[in-house]
Amino acid sequence: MKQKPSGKHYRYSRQRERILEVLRSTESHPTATWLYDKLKPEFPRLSLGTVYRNLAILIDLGLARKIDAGSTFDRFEAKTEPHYHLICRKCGKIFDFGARFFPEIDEEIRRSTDFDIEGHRIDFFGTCSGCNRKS
Amino acid sequence: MKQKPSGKHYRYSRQRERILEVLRSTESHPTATWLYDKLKPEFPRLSLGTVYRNLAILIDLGLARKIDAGSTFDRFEAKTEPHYHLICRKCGKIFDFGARFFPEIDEEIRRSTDFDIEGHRIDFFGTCSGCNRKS
DNA sequence: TTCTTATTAGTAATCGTTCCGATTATTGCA
DNA sequence: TGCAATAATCGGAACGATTACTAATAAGAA
Repeated sequence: MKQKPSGKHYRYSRQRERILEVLRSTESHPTATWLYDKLKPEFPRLSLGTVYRNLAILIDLGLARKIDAGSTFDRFEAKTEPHYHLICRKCGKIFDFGARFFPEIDEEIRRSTDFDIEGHRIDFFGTCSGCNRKS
Repeated sequence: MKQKPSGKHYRYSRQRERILEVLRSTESHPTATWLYDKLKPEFPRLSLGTVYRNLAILIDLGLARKIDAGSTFDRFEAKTEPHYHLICRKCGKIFDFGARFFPEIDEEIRRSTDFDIEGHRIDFFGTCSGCNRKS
């Protein structure tokens, strides 16, 4: 497992390795509880605190990210390439969109503010194809 | 006070009127507690639940919006014109940016997905001028 | 004014997340 | 390979923001 960003060194842990693997294996942008449920059969004594602590470590290592999509709970993803999110207003599902990225809008904003812009995030809102089919 | 969006009708309340006025009078994207503290002297028996309930009503009426900026708590704003947010990574302050808006990116995304896009939100991350001056 | 019912105040409950102390596991070194 | 140091885990308690509930109050229609 790669070590870096904060400079901090972490010991290996089987739980953390598996949390990252499971997070990488899904497109569902899961919650901590979902990961916990998924791994509980494999680690019968797993604790929710362990999941949260390791997600924080993975984020610190630059291997995961926290997503806030207007819910009361946090969701996570292990996809680190730049991409946007499509958020369905009906079912709440989040879909990745990586086909296009607009670095030029940072430049556009820089011109009219003294705010030192490092990057941006875009969320698109609407209805997913699954929900559209139903109605 | 305007009544509409959900079709639901609401009675007048002095607390709600003042919550909206205070929310409109600030650029700070405040929390429910901040509004509560601000109005407590005026309504000594004000309850935090009242603030939350009225914010929900104002959102339903289309007069306010909830912002999620990665914090553990919700922040609110009464500015309804389309605009983006500049979020300072050092102090956490949120600044409005309304000078430019990019409706064309919705169109751009529509071309490559069957997701039915209604709109988008952009948050820019970086360092505000105040924090920059300090370092 | 009177009656109906939405809104409030006050407080308890909920829920996601974080923190803490005791135990277990990893890693550097003899 | 075994030992010591200490990071990570487990389990549960604590925390903090938000929501829910009930009795009292107040808007507003008749």
